[in-house]
Amino acid sequence: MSSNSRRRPTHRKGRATLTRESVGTAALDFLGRHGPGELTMRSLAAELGVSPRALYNYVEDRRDLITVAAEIFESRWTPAALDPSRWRDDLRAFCRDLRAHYRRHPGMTTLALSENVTPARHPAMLRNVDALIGVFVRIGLPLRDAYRACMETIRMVAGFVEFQDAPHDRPPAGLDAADLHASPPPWLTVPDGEDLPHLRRIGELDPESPDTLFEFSLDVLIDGIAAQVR
Amino acid sequence: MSSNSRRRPTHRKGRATLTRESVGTAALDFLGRHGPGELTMRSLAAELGVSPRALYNYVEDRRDLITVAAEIFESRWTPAALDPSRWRDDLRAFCRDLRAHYRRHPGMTTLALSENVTPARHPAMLRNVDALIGVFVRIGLPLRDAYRACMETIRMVAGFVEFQDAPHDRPPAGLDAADLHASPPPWLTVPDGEDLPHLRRIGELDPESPDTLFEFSLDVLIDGIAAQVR
DNA sequence: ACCTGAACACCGTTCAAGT
DNA sequence: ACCTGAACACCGTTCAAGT
Repeated sequence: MSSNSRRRPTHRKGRATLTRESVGTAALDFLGRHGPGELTMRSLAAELGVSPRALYNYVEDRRDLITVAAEIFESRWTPAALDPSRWRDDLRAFCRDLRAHYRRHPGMTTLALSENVTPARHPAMLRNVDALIGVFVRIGLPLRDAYRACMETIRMVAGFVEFQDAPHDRPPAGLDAADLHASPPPWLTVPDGEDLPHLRRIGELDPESPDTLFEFSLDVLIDGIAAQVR
Repeated sequence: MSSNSRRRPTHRKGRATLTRESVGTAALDFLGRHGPGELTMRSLAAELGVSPRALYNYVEDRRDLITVAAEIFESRWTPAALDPSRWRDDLRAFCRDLRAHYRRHPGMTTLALSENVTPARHPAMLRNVDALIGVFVRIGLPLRDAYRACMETIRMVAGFVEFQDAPHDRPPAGLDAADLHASPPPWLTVPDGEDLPHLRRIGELDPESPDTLFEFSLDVLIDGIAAQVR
Protein backbone atom coordinates (compact mmCIF):
# COMPACT_ATOMS: atom_id res chain seq x y z
CA MET A 1 0.00 0.00 0.00
CA SER A 2 2.26 2.71 1.23
CA SER A 3 4.95 1.90 -1.29
CA ASN A 4 2.38 2.35 -4.05
CA SER A 5 0.65 5.42 -2.73
CA ARG A 6 3.88 7.27 -2.00
CA ARG A 7 4.98 8.15 -5.50
CA ARG A 8 8.33 9.46 -6.65
CA PRO A 9 8.32 13.20 -7.18
CA THR A 10 8.23 14.06 -10.86
CA HIS A 11 10.28 17.21 -10.52
CA ARG A 12 13.23 18.37 -8.54
CA LYS A 13 14.77 21.82 -8.51
CA GLY A 14 12.73 22.88 -11.49
CA ARG A 15 13.78 20.09 -13.84
CA ALA A 16 12.16 16.73 -14.44
CA THR A 17 13.35 13.91 -12.21
CA LEU A 18 15.85 11.63 -13.87
CA THR A 19 15.11 7.98 -14.43
CA ARG A 20 17.04 5.17 -16.02
CA GLU A 21 14.86 5.54 -19.09
CA SER A 22 14.99 9.32 -19.34
CA VAL A 23 18.77 9.22 -19.12
CA GLY A 24 18.90 6.58 -21.86
CA THR A 25 16.50 8.58 -24.03
CA ALA A 26 18.66 11.66 -23.59
CA ALA A 27 21.72 9.67 -24.66
CA LEU A 28 19.93 8.31 -27.73
CA ASP A 29 18.67 11.71 -28.79
CA PHE A 30 22.14 13.12 -28.20
CA LEU A 31 23.38 10.64 -30.82
CA GLY A 32 20.87 12.07 -33.26
CA ARG A 33 22.48 15.48 -32.94
CA HIS A 34 26.17 14.76 -32.32
CA GLY A 35 28.75 12.18 -33.26
CA PRO A 36 29.19 9.16 -30.99
CA GLY A 37 32.58 10.39 -29.83
CA GLU A 38 30.96 13.46 -28.31
CA LEU A 39 28.66 11.42 -26.09
CA THR A 40 30.44 11.49 -22.74
CA MET A 41 29.11 11.19 -19.22
CA ARG A 42 30.10 14.79 -18.68
CA SER A 43 28.53 16.23 -21.84
CA LEU A 44 25.30 14.34 -21.28
CA ALA A 45 25.17 15.46 -17.65
CA ALA A 46 25.72 19.05 -18.72
CA GLU A 47 22.87 18.78 -21.18
CA LEU A 48 20.62 17.42 -18.46
CA GLY A 49 21.70 20.14 -16.05
CA VAL A 50 23.19 17.83 -13.44
CA SER A 51 26.65 16.85 -12.32
CA PRO A 52 28.31 13.84 -13.99
CA ARG A 53 28.05 11.93 -10.75
CA ALA A 54 24.24 12.15 -10.80
CA LEU A 55 24.01 9.87 -13.86
CA TYR A 56 25.53 7.04 -11.87
CA ASN A 57 22.39 6.91 -9.76
CA TYR A 58 20.51 5.60 -12.81
CA VAL A 59 23.05 3.72 -14.92
CA GLU A 60 25.94 1.61 -13.75
CA ASP A 61 28.50 3.08 -16.09
CA ARG A 62 29.00 4.33 -19.64
CA ARG A 63 28.52 0.86 -21.08
CA ASP A 64 25.22 0.53 -19.25
CA LEU A 65 24.16 3.95 -20.51
CA ILE A 66 24.71 2.81 -24.08
CA THR A 67 22.85 -0.41 -23.35
CA VAL A 68 19.78 1.55 -22.28
CA ALA A 69 20.06 3.85 -25.30
CA ALA A 70 20.27 0.81 -27.59
CA GLU A 71 17.17 -0.71 -26.00
CA ILE A 72 15.18 2.46 -26.50
CA PHE A 73 16.49 2.65 -30.05
CA GLU A 74 15.12 -0.83 -30.68
CA SER A 75 11.79 -0.07 -29.08
CA ARG A 76 11.32 2.88 -31.44
CA TRP A 77 11.52 0.68 -34.51
CA THR A 78 7.95 0.01 -35.59
CA PRO A 79 8.07 -1.61 -39.03
CA ALA A 80 5.02 -2.11 -41.22
CA ALA A 81 3.56 -5.59 -41.48
CA LEU A 82 4.87 -7.94 -44.17
CA ASP A 83 2.47 -9.72 -46.50
CA PRO A 84 3.97 -12.98 -47.79
CA SER A 85 1.96 -12.76 -51.01
CA ARG A 86 3.83 -9.62 -52.04
CA TRP A 87 6.93 -10.14 -49.95
CA ARG A 88 9.35 -8.56 -52.43
CA ASP A 89 7.72 -5.15 -52.37
CA ASP A 90 7.00 -5.35 -48.66
CA LEU A 91 10.55 -6.40 -47.79
CA ARG A 92 11.86 -3.50 -49.85
CA ALA A 93 9.70 -1.03 -47.95
CA PHE A 94 10.63 -2.75 -44.70
CA CYS A 95 14.35 -2.25 -45.40
CA ARG A 96 13.93 1.35 -46.53
CA ASP A 97 12.18 2.06 -43.26
CA LEU A 98 14.83 0.24 -41.25
CA ARG A 99 17.54 2.23 -42.99
CA ALA A 100 15.78 5.46 -42.09
CA HIS A 101 15.51 4.28 -38.51
CA TYR A 102 19.22 3.50 -38.18
CA ARG A 103 20.03 6.72 -39.95
CA ARG A 104 18.25 8.76 -37.33
CA HIS A 105 20.99 7.83 -34.89
CA PRO A 106 24.13 7.32 -36.93
CA GLY A 107 26.87 5.53 -35.06
CA MET A 108 24.48 3.84 -32.63
CA THR A 109 25.35 0.37 -33.97
CA THR A 110 29.08 1.01 -34.11
CA LEU A 111 29.03 2.54 -30.64
CA ALA A 112 27.17 -0.41 -29.16
CA LEU A 113 29.64 -2.70 -30.88
CA SER A 114 32.72 -0.91 -29.61
CA GLU A 115 31.29 -0.98 -26.11
CA ASN A 116 30.49 -4.68 -26.35
CA VAL A 117 26.79 -4.09 -25.93
CA THR A 118 24.81 -7.06 -27.21
CA PRO A 119 21.83 -5.95 -29.30
CA ALA A 120 18.22 -7.13 -29.42
CA ARG A 121 17.37 -6.77 -25.77
CA HIS A 122 14.00 -5.12 -26.20
CA PRO A 123 10.80 -7.21 -26.57
CA ALA A 124 9.66 -5.05 -29.50
CA MET A 125 12.85 -5.96 -31.35
CA LEU A 126 12.24 -9.65 -30.74
CA ARG A 127 8.69 -9.37 -32.06
CA ASN A 128 9.87 -7.63 -35.21
CA VAL A 129 12.56 -10.23 -35.78
CA ASP A 130 10.06 -13.03 -35.24
CA ALA A 131 7.71 -11.50 -37.80
CA LEU A 132 10.49 -11.16 -40.36
CA ILE A 133 11.49 -14.79 -39.90
CA GLY A 134 7.83 -15.69 -40.27
CA VAL A 135 7.60 -14.14 -43.73
CA PHE A 136 10.68 -16.00 -44.91
CA VAL A 137 9.15 -19.25 -43.64
CA ARG A 138 5.91 -18.49 -45.45
CA ILE A 139 7.62 -17.96 -48.79
CA GLY A 140 9.18 -21.39 -48.51
CA LEU A 141 12.53 -21.08 -46.75
CA PRO A 142 13.43 -23.79 -44.25
CA LEU A 143 13.35 -22.42 -40.70
CA ARG A 144 17.13 -22.25 -40.38
CA ASP A 145 17.48 -20.38 -43.68
CA ALA A 146 14.66 -18.06 -42.66
CA TYR A 147 16.61 -17.16 -39.54
CA ARG A 148 19.77 -16.66 -41.60
CA ALA A 149 17.94 -14.48 -44.11
CA CYS A 150 16.55 -12.36 -41.27
CA MET A 151 20.01 -11.79 -39.82
CA GLU A 152 21.41 -11.07 -43.28
CA THR A 153 18.69 -8.51 -43.95
CA ILE A 154 19.27 -6.59 -40.75
CA ARG A 155 23.04 -6.80 -41.06
CA MET A 156 22.92 -5.52 -44.63
CA VAL A 157 20.88 -2.47 -43.67
CA ALA A 158 22.95 -1.75 -40.56
CA GLY A 159 26.17 -2.14 -42.55
CA PHE A 160 24.93 0.16 -45.27
CA VAL A 161 24.05 2.87 -42.79
CA GLU A 162 27.23 2.60 -40.76
CA PHE A 163 29.68 2.21 -43.65
CA GLN A 164 27.91 4.25 -46.34
CA ASP A 165 25.39 6.70 -44.90
CA ALA A 166 27.15 7.68 -41.69
CA PRO A 167 30.31 9.04 -43.33
CA HIS A 168 28.13 10.64 -46.00
CA ASP A 169 25.69 12.28 -43.57
CA ARG A 170 28.36 13.43 -41.12
CA PRO A 171 31.37 14.28 -43.23
CA PRO A 172 34.73 14.30 -41.48
CA ALA A 173 35.91 17.83 -40.87
CA GLY A 174 38.25 19.15 -43.50
CA LEU A 175 36.58 17.68 -46.59
CA ASP A 176 34.54 19.92 -48.76
CA ALA A 177 31.01 19.05 -49.80
CA ALA A 178 31.86 18.44 -53.45
CA ASP A 179 34.19 15.57 -52.61
CA LEU A 180 31.63 13.94 -50.40
CA HIS A 181 28.80 13.69 -52.83
CA ALA A 182 31.00 12.34 -55.58
CA SER A 183 30.67 8.79 -56.74
CA PRO A 184 33.04 7.09 -56.88
CA PRO A 185 34.34 8.75 -53.72
CA PRO A 186 37.61 10.65 -53.94
CA TRP A 187 39.49 7.69 -52.53
CA LEU A 188 38.71 5.84 -55.72
CA THR A 189 40.33 8.48 -57.86
CA VAL A 190 42.97 6.78 -59.93
CA PRO A 191 46.51 7.92 -59.07
CA ASP A 192 48.73 9.00 -61.93
CA GLY A 193 50.61 6.20 -63.60
CA GLU A 194 48.26 3.48 -62.38
CA ASP A 195 46.48 1.38 -64.96
CA LEU A 196 43.06 0.86 -63.43
CA PRO A 197 40.76 0.93 -66.44
CA HIS A 198 37.43 0.25 -64.73
CA LEU A 199 37.91 2.72 -61.91
CA ARG A 200 38.95 5.31 -64.43
CA ARG A 201 35.76 4.84 -66.42
CA ILE A 202 33.63 4.88 -63.28
CA GLY A 203 35.16 8.20 -62.34
CA GLU A 204 33.72 9.59 -65.56
CA LEU A 205 30.15 8.53 -64.79
CA ASP A 206 27.65 10.82 -63.14
CA PRO A 207 27.91 10.69 -59.37
CA GLU A 208 25.46 8.36 -57.66
CA SER A 209 23.32 9.07 -54.64
CA PRO A 210 23.37 6.71 -51.65
CA ASP A 211 19.68 6.11 -52.29
CA THR A 212 20.12 4.47 -55.68
CA LEU A 213 23.10 2.54 -54.35
CA PHE A 214 20.88 1.24 -51.58
CA GLU A 215 18.27 0.14 -54.10
CA PHE A 216 20.90 -1.97 -55.84
CA SER A 217 21.81 -3.57 -52.52
CA LEU A 218 18.14 -4.33 -52.05
CA ASP A 219 17.93 -5.91 -55.51
CA VAL A 220 20.85 -8.18 -54.67
CA LEU A 221 19.43 -9.08 -51.27
CA ILE A 222 15.89 -9.80 -52.42
CA ASP A 223 16.87 -11.72 -55.54
CA GLY A 224 19.48 -13.56 -53.51
CA ILE A 225 16.98 -14.60 -50.86
CA ALA A 226 14.46 -15.61 -53.52
CA ALA A 227 17.08 -17.91 -55.02
CA GLN A 228 17.32 -19.79 -51.72
CA VAL A 229 13.68 -20.90 -52.00
CA ARG A 230 13.56 -24.40 -53.48
CA MET B 1 74.60 13.06 -53.58
CA SER B 2 75.27 13.76 -49.96
CA SER B 3 71.60 13.50 -49.07
CA ASN B 4 71.56 10.06 -50.60
CA SER B 5 74.84 8.77 -49.29
CA ARG B 6 74.17 9.94 -45.76
CA ARG B 7 71.54 7.43 -44.66
CA ARG B 8 69.38 7.50 -41.60
CA PRO B 9 70.73 5.29 -38.84
CA THR B 10 68.75 2.07 -38.57
CA HIS B 11 69.11 1.76 -34.84
CA ARG B 12 69.14 4.01 -31.88
CA LYS B 13 69.79 3.09 -28.28
CA GLY B 14 69.55 -0.59 -29.04
CA ARG B 15 66.12 -0.56 -30.70
CA ALA B 16 65.20 -0.11 -34.34
CA THR B 17 64.64 3.46 -35.49
CA LEU B 18 61.01 4.43 -35.73
CA THR B 19 59.46 5.41 -39.02
CA ARG B 20 55.97 6.42 -40.04
CA GLU B 21 55.50 2.95 -41.45
CA SER B 22 56.95 1.02 -38.53
CA VAL B 23 54.72 2.93 -36.13
CA GLY B 24 51.68 2.17 -38.30
CA THR B 25 52.64 -1.49 -38.54
CA ALA B 26 53.00 -1.66 -34.77
CA ALA B 27 49.54 -0.16 -34.39
CA LEU B 28 48.03 -2.63 -36.85
CA ASP B 29 49.65 -5.61 -35.20
CA PHE B 30 48.53 -4.29 -31.83
CA LEU B 31 44.96 -4.53 -33.15
CA GLY B 32 45.56 -8.19 -33.92
CA ARG B 33 46.32 -8.85 -30.25
CA HIS B 34 44.12 -6.37 -28.35
CA GLY B 35 40.75 -4.68 -28.71
CA PRO B 36 40.59 -1.33 -30.49
CA GLY B 37 39.83 0.48 -27.26
CA GLU B 38 43.18 -0.58 -25.85
CA LEU B 39 45.11 1.04 -28.69
CA THR B 40 46.25 4.35 -27.19
CA MET B 41 49.20 6.55 -27.94
CA ARG B 42 50.56 5.67 -24.54
CA SER B 43 50.13 1.91 -24.76
CA LEU B 44 51.63 1.78 -28.23
CA ALA B 45 54.55 3.93 -27.14
CA ALA B 46 55.14 1.65 -24.17
CA GLU B 47 55.17 -1.36 -26.46
CA LEU B 48 57.72 0.34 -28.70
CA GLY B 49 59.83 1.33 -25.73
CA VAL B 50 59.56 5.08 -26.25
CA SER B 51 57.73 7.95 -24.63
CA PRO B 52 54.30 8.87 -25.97
CA ARG B 53 55.69 12.11 -27.29
CA ALA B 54 58.09 10.25 -29.60
CA LEU B 55 55.23 8.94 -31.75
CA TYR B 56 54.32 12.48 -32.73
CA ASN B 57 57.55 12.72 -34.67
CA TYR B 58 56.12 10.21 -37.18
CA VAL B 59 52.35 10.63 -37.12
CA GLU B 60 50.38 13.82 -36.72
CA ASP B 61 47.94 12.52 -34.17
CA ARG B 62 45.91 9.45 -33.24
CA ARG B 63 43.71 9.78 -36.30
CA ASP B 64 46.78 9.86 -38.53
CA LEU B 65 48.15 6.80 -36.74
CA ILE B 66 44.98 4.89 -37.56
CA THR B 67 45.14 6.14 -41.15
CA VAL B 68 48.60 4.64 -41.55
CA ALA B 69 47.52 1.39 -39.92
CA ALA B 70 44.54 1.20 -42.28
CA GLU B 71 46.77 1.73 -45.29
CA ILE B 72 49.11 -1.06 -44.25
CA PHE B 73 46.08 -3.23 -43.56
CA GLU B 74 44.93 -2.68 -47.14
CA SER B 75 48.38 -3.33 -48.59
CA ARG B 76 48.45 -6.72 -46.87
CA TRP B 77 45.33 -7.93 -48.67
CA THR B 78 46.53 -10.05 -51.59
CA PRO B 79 43.50 -11.80 -53.03
CA ALA B 80 43.72 -14.58 -55.57
CA ALA B 81 42.87 -13.81 -59.19
CA LEU B 82 39.26 -14.13 -60.34
CA ASP B 83 38.43 -16.14 -63.45
CA PRO B 84 35.18 -14.88 -65.06
CA SER B 85 34.43 -18.33 -66.49
CA ARG B 86 34.03 -19.77 -62.99
CA TRP B 87 33.27 -16.55 -61.19
CA ARG B 88 30.88 -18.07 -58.65
CA ASP B 89 33.48 -20.37 -57.11
CA ASP B 90 36.22 -17.80 -57.41
CA LEU B 91 34.13 -15.04 -55.84
CA ARG B 92 33.30 -17.38 -52.96
CA ALA B 93 36.99 -18.10 -52.34
CA PHE B 94 37.74 -14.39 -52.75
CA CYS B 95 35.22 -13.48 -50.04
CA ARG B 96 36.38 -16.23 -47.67
CA ASP B 97 39.88 -14.88 -47.99
CA LEU B 98 38.75 -11.30 -47.48
CA ARG B 99 36.85 -12.34 -44.37
CA ALA B 100 39.98 -14.01 -42.97
CA HIS B 101 41.93 -10.85 -43.73
CA TYR B 102 39.52 -8.57 -41.89
CA ARG B 103 39.33 -11.07 -39.08
CA ARG B 104 43.05 -10.87 -38.46
CA HIS B 105 42.53 -7.34 -37.16
CA PRO B 106 39.04 -7.22 -35.69
CA GLY B 107 37.77 -3.74 -35.10
CA MET B 108 40.04 -2.16 -37.72
CA THR B 109 37.08 -1.13 -39.89
CA THR B 110 34.99 0.14 -37.01
CA LEU B 111 37.95 2.01 -35.56
CA ALA B 112 38.74 3.70 -38.87
CA LEU B 113 35.07 4.60 -39.14
CA SER B 114 34.81 6.10 -35.67
CA GLU B 115 37.93 8.15 -36.35
CA ASN B 116 36.58 9.35 -39.69
CA VAL B 117 39.39 7.72 -41.60
CA THR B 118 38.43 7.26 -45.24
CA PRO B 119 39.41 3.82 -46.52
CA ALA B 120 41.00 2.66 -49.78
CA ARG B 121 44.07 4.84 -49.73
CA HIS B 122 46.61 2.22 -50.68
CA PRO B 123 47.37 1.50 -54.38
CA ALA B 124 47.16 -2.25 -53.75
CA MET B 125 43.58 -1.77 -52.54
CA LEU B 126 42.69 0.16 -55.68
CA ARG B 127 44.14 -2.57 -57.89
CA ASN B 128 42.16 -5.25 -56.07
CA VAL B 129 38.96 -3.23 -56.35
CA ASP B 130 39.57 -2.64 -60.05
CA ALA B 131 40.06 -6.36 -60.63
CA LEU B 132 36.84 -7.20 -58.81
CA ILE B 133 34.90 -4.69 -60.86
CA GLY B 134 36.50 -6.20 -63.96
CA VAL B 135 35.08 -9.63 -63.22
CA PHE B 136 31.60 -8.26 -62.75
CA VAL B 137 31.89 -6.47 -66.08
CA ARG B 138 33.06 -9.65 -67.77
CA ILE B 139 30.06 -11.65 -66.55
CA GLY B 140 27.74 -9.11 -68.10
CA LEU B 141 26.98 -6.41 -65.55
CA PRO B 142 26.83 -2.83 -66.81
CA LEU B 143 29.79 -0.84 -65.52
CA ARG B 144 27.77 1.02 -62.93
CA ASP B 145 26.24 -2.18 -61.56
CA ALA B 146 29.69 -3.79 -61.53
CA TYR B 147 30.90 -0.97 -59.32
CA ARG B 148 27.87 -1.33 -57.09
CA ALA B 149 28.34 -5.09 -56.83
CA CYS B 150 31.98 -4.57 -55.88
CA MET B 151 31.04 -2.18 -53.09
CA GLU B 152 28.28 -4.51 -51.92
CA THR B 153 30.67 -7.46 -51.81
CA ILE B 154 33.27 -5.69 -49.70
CA ARG B 155 30.65 -4.13 -47.46
CA MET B 156 28.99 -7.49 -46.89
CA VAL B 157 32.23 -9.12 -45.80
CA ALA B 158 33.31 -6.19 -43.66
CA GLY B 159 29.88 -6.05 -42.03
CA PHE B 160 29.90 -9.76 -41.33
CA VAL B 161 33.28 -9.58 -39.63
CA GLU B 162 32.50 -6.46 -37.61
CA PHE B 163 28.96 -7.37 -36.57
CA GLN B 164 29.21 -11.16 -36.41
CA ASP B 165 32.79 -12.37 -36.06
CA ALA B 166 34.25 -9.62 -33.91
CA PRO B 167 31.86 -10.10 -30.96
CA HIS B 168 32.20 -13.86 -31.40
CA ASP B 169 35.99 -13.89 -31.53
CA ARG B 170 36.47 -11.39 -28.73
CA PRO B 171 33.65 -12.03 -26.31
CA PRO B 172 32.73 -9.20 -23.95
CA ALA B 173 34.04 -9.91 -20.49
CA GLY B 174 31.47 -11.45 -18.19
CA LEU B 175 29.79 -13.80 -20.63
CA ASP B 176 30.64 -17.45 -20.43
CA ALA B 177 31.72 -19.41 -23.47
CA ALA B 178 28.55 -21.50 -23.67
CA ASP B 179 26.37 -18.46 -24.28
CA LEU B 180 28.63 -17.19 -26.99
CA HIS B 181 28.69 -20.18 -29.23
CA ALA B 182 24.94 -20.65 -29.05
CA SER B 183 22.79 -19.98 -32.07
CA PRO B 184 20.49 -18.19 -31.85
CA PRO B 185 22.50 -16.02 -29.47
CA PRO B 186 21.23 -15.62 -25.93
CA TRP B 187 19.63 -12.29 -26.80
CA LEU B 188 17.20 -14.14 -29.01
CA THR B 189 16.02 -16.31 -26.17
CA VAL B 190 12.29 -15.88 -25.91
CA PRO B 191 11.20 -14.20 -22.67
CA ASP B 192 8.47 -15.87 -20.65
CA GLY B 193 4.98 -14.94 -21.71
CA GLU B 194 5.96 -13.80 -25.18
CA ASP B 195 4.44 -15.54 -28.16
CA LEU B 196 7.30 -15.69 -30.64
CA PRO B 197 6.81 -19.03 -32.35
CA HIS B 198 9.64 -18.91 -34.85
CA LEU B 199 12.29 -17.72 -32.45
CA ARG B 200 11.18 -20.41 -30.03
CA ARG B 201 11.65 -23.13 -32.62
CA ILE B 202 15.00 -21.72 -33.70
CA GLY B 203 16.18 -21.90 -30.11
CA GLU B 204 15.59 -25.64 -30.28
CA LEU B 205 17.80 -26.15 -33.34
CA ASP B 206 21.45 -27.12 -33.07
CA PRO B 207 23.66 -24.09 -32.67
CA GLU B 208 25.23 -22.79 -35.86
CA SER B 209 28.82 -21.79 -36.47
CA PRO B 210 29.67 -18.39 -37.96
CA ASP B 211 31.25 -20.27 -40.86
CA THR B 212 28.03 -21.84 -42.10
CA LEU B 213 26.20 -18.58 -41.52
CA PHE B 214 28.78 -16.86 -43.70
CA GLU B 215 28.26 -19.45 -46.45
CA PHE B 216 24.56 -18.56 -46.48
CA SER B 217 25.43 -14.88 -46.81
CA LEU B 218 27.65 -15.81 -49.73
CA ASP B 219 24.82 -17.78 -51.34
CA VAL B 220 22.55 -14.76 -51.11
CA LEU B 221 25.22 -12.40 -52.40
CA ILE B 222 26.32 -14.52 -55.34
CA ASP B 223 22.83 -15.53 -56.43
CA GLY B 224 21.72 -11.95 -55.96
CA ILE B 225 24.50 -10.58 -58.14
CA ALA B 226 23.86 -13.26 -60.75
CA ALA B 227 20.25 -12.12 -60.93
CA GLN B 228 21.38 -8.62 -61.92
CA VAL B 229 22.93 -9.95 -65.12
CA ARG B 230 20.50 -9.47 -67.99
C1' DA C 1 17.13 9.48 -1.67
C1' DC C 2 19.61 12.08 -4.47
C1' DC C 3 22.70 15.50 -5.22
C1' DT C 4 27.48 18.29 -5.48
C1' DG C 5 32.43 18.98 -5.56
C1' DA C 6 36.89 17.19 -5.07
C1' DA C 7 39.77 13.65 -6.25
C1' DC C 8 42.06 9.69 -8.83
C1' DA C 9 43.79 7.33 -12.72
C1' DC C 10 43.56 7.54 -17.21
C1' DC C 11 43.70 9.74 -22.13
C1' DG C 12 45.54 12.89 -26.34
C1' DT C 13 48.50 16.53 -27.04
C1' DT C 14 51.91 20.28 -26.36
C1' DC C 15 55.79 22.76 -24.26
C1' DA C 16 60.41 23.32 -22.74
C1' DA C 17 64.40 21.38 -22.37
C1' DG C 18 67.95 17.91 -23.05
C1' DT C 19 71.58 15.03 -26.15
C1' DA D 1 67.20 15.22 -35.37
C1' DC D 2 65.05 12.96 -32.07
C1' DC D 3 64.16 12.17 -27.57
C1' DT D 4 62.34 12.75 -22.36
C1' DG D 5 59.54 14.61 -18.65
C1' DA D 6 56.32 17.83 -17.06
C1' DA D 7 52.19 19.93 -17.99
C1' DC D 8 47.35 20.89 -19.71
C1' DA D 9 42.70 19.87 -20.72
C1' DC D 10 40.01 16.30 -21.15
C1' DC D 11 37.70 11.59 -19.83
C1' DG D 12 35.26 7.71 -16.65
C1' DT D 13 34.60 6.76 -12.05
C1' DT D 14 34.66 7.02 -6.94
C1' DC D 15 34.73 9.17 -2.37
C1' DA D 16 33.14 12.11 1.20
C1' DA D 17 30.05 15.12 2.35
C1' DG D 18 25.90 17.85 1.98
C1' DT D 19 20.35 18.51 1.83
